[in-house]
Amino acid sequence: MKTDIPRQDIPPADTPQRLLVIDDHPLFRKAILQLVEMTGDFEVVGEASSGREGLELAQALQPDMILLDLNMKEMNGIEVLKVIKSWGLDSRVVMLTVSDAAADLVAALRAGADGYLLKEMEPEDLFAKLKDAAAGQVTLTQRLTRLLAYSLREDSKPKDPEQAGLTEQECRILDQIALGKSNKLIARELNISDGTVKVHVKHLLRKLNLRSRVEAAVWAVEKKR
Amino acid sequence: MKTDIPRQDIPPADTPQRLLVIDDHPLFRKAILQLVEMTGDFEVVGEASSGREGLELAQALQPDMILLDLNMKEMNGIEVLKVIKSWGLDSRVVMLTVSDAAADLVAALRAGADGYLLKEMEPEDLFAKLKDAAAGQVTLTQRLTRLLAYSLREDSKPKDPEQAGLTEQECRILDQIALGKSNKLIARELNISDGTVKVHVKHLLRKLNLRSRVEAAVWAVEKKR
DNA sequence: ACCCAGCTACCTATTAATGGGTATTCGCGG
DNA sequence: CCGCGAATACCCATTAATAGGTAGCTGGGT
Repeated sequence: MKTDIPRQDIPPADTPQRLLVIDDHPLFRKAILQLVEMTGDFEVVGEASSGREGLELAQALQPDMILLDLNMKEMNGIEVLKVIKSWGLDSRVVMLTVSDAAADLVAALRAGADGYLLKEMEPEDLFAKLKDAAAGQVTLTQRLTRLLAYSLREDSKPKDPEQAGLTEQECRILDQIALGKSNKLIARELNISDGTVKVHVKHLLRKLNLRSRVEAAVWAVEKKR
Repeated sequence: MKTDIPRQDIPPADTPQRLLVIDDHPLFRKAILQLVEMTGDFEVVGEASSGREGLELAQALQPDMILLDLNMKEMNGIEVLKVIKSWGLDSRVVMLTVSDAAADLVAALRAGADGYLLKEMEPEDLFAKLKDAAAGQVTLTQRLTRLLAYSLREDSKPKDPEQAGLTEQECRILDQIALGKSNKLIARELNISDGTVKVHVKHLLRKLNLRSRVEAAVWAVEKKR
């Protein structure tokens, strides 16, 4: 995990911030462009309509700041963020999205986002936050901060099976789910009724903070590397 | 993964094997009956002339072995086999068919068939194979075994998305499944209706030879290492 | 002796997922 | 121009899965 402290070494910018906008909605890019270039604080040096294109431009332009849409077809914003951060540029990346899902927020911050703003924000607020980000601060709205705190407190991301307090049987059933099996097949495998399997699945989903057996399967498969 | 060894725990039957014959050809049923009841090894406890009737009898009689014709009107033998296997009976099911198509053989074995024999076999061979099956062995003829090996080499287990002929959209949806998402979430993500997502899921499951989104998720996650 | 956690099984209700079908639109190649 | 595959969006029916409840039974601690 990255342990960077917030960058406060960046002065309030006497030269305009060179900005790259990555979003698959042309209209939104235009709106940002107009909003942001009103004052002399920002200069949009590039626009990309996809993650792939965005990555190319980011590398070519080395902008001071990147506005990145989370929800894009083909390539997820988080993936783009990870790639950019893996390059070690010192572009600041601000996620700009419609999603206020705690999971998305947490994922973005874990991946190294320097800000996470919602498209539904008032333009003035949005612009103010962008300037904060330009000044090197990590920017979140009040509401998102609350969401984040809650999410961290509730422990959003699953822990290890034992760490999560899974019982032996629940572990066995999780293993079976990670093999792609249905409740009926698991029941047969473990010599219990499928009703009982359902109970265990319900319990382990709750313990692991997951919402479906598919999530459980994905998590279990990825966990075991 | 289950590591069952072939059932050899079933003794060569001191009592006759209770047999159910499901085939829509009356003549063939009669032939089987005569062939099989000559010795004391088998007792035909039921005959069915359709899949539906076969299912009823299978449930009612819980026979030791079921001879199942693959090519039947109305209800395909594979379907019948799947239903029977989904019940978790421990009846052994031997497919008995004229089809030596690799696809049928593979489908039958994937669906849990305990044997796959051809009607064109010599009666003595057929009878011998049935006794093998009764003893808990999975029975295939030499030729079918070769066919199977070839078939497995050629396809059977899922290939790469492109290799399997997945379309772009199907690939995107598979990716989403591999993130643990539901059809509704995927629909929102890709800006299509959830009905459409279902169609794509159905198609990609078929193309990849998988039986549920959970299997698809597991496979996709493991594939990408 | 009692309580509690875990496992088992069943109940009801609702939603998600699967599998089949039809149909429309679009672009591509014969 | 026609056919075809892909994508879209519905229809239908059935099964699987989720979510809540009750409840018996067991084995270990207190």
